[in-house]
Amino acid sequence: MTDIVFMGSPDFASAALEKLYSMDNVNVRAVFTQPDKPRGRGHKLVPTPVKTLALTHETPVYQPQSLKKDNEEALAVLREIDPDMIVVAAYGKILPKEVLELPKFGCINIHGSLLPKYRGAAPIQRAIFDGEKQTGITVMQMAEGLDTGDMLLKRAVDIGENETSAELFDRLAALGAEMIAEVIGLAERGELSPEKQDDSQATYAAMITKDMCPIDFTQAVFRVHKQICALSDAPCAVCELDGKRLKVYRSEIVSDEKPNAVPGEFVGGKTFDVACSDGVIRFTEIQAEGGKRMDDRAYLNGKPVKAGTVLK
RNA sequence: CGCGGAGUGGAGCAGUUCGGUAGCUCGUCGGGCUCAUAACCCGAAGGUCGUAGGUUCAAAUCCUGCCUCCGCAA
Repeated sequence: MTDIVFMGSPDFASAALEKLYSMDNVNVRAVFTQPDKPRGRGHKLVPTPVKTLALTHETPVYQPQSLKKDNEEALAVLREIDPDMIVVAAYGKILPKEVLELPKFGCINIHGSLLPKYRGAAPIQRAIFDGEKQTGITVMQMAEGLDTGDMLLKRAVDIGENETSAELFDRLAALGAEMIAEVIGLAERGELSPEKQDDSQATYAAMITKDMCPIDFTQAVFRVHKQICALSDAPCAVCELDGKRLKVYRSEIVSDEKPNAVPGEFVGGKTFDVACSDGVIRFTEIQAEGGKRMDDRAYLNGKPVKAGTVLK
């Protein structure tokens, strides 16, 4: 039986936690997650998906502001539990050296990229944004640097032509869950084989910010398309139609020949086709201000866009 | 009490200002045309207008409460 403390916050992490709960040889002793934050309309305090899941399994939940040295309480809790392994997935907080060295098997992280590429906060979105054809999951031994630890298990997946971050997140979360289970098995049998990262090949996946959201139709159609895929579901690529915000969740490239239209011009009819600098993109899932998310045909049935309208 | 938008046949919308016959683009079903179609033509079904009250001869429309959904901001 392996005693585990789990640290994570979003859905990506709860997939792994779910897996841990299903394993007979694992005992989830405690869960650490981000403090509840005011979110949504009306400043409601919302728990993380990981906390919600942990509570249904009646696991003790801890939500410290920081795990740094000044928080002796969290450290005391960990020493008391004395876990064999700490599993970390998208926790969003830095683990101090004392924590990293505490468990017998160390702190194991599930990271959404093929390390050493895309170290950092937003590896999945960045891989799509950059137009990568492949990415994956690396399960690694955590070290003090940012995603610099030794790799324990690495698997690749292909990125679909029109695949969104939300879809890739789901696939990688499931893969990560399988892989962490495998690594726990390896650790129990003493068969871990850590592999050093080649630091010279490292790249960084910076956080996604809202200034990446507006679409620039003067760009290449491929770039626009990958921007839309990368930012979906959140924060979501946006443009402006008749002075109103239009979110774009999904798209396809319908032509890579330079269109006879200015960038941003609506060239569709029953489909939402828009000209870019060197091609035409089709918005296949959109959402207007105050409206629901829907496919382009449904939107155009209710609110046809005049030919020649230019989006920004 | 953070700001704002919206609930109308299966989908998306108009109609609400200034109360008076339920409308549009689709979809569905039936028929026709075509080698063929997310094409075109003809026909049909399908709605207690979110909900509970109020005002009125008359409410989708005006007033009040409630429920639900969504955008922004955090």
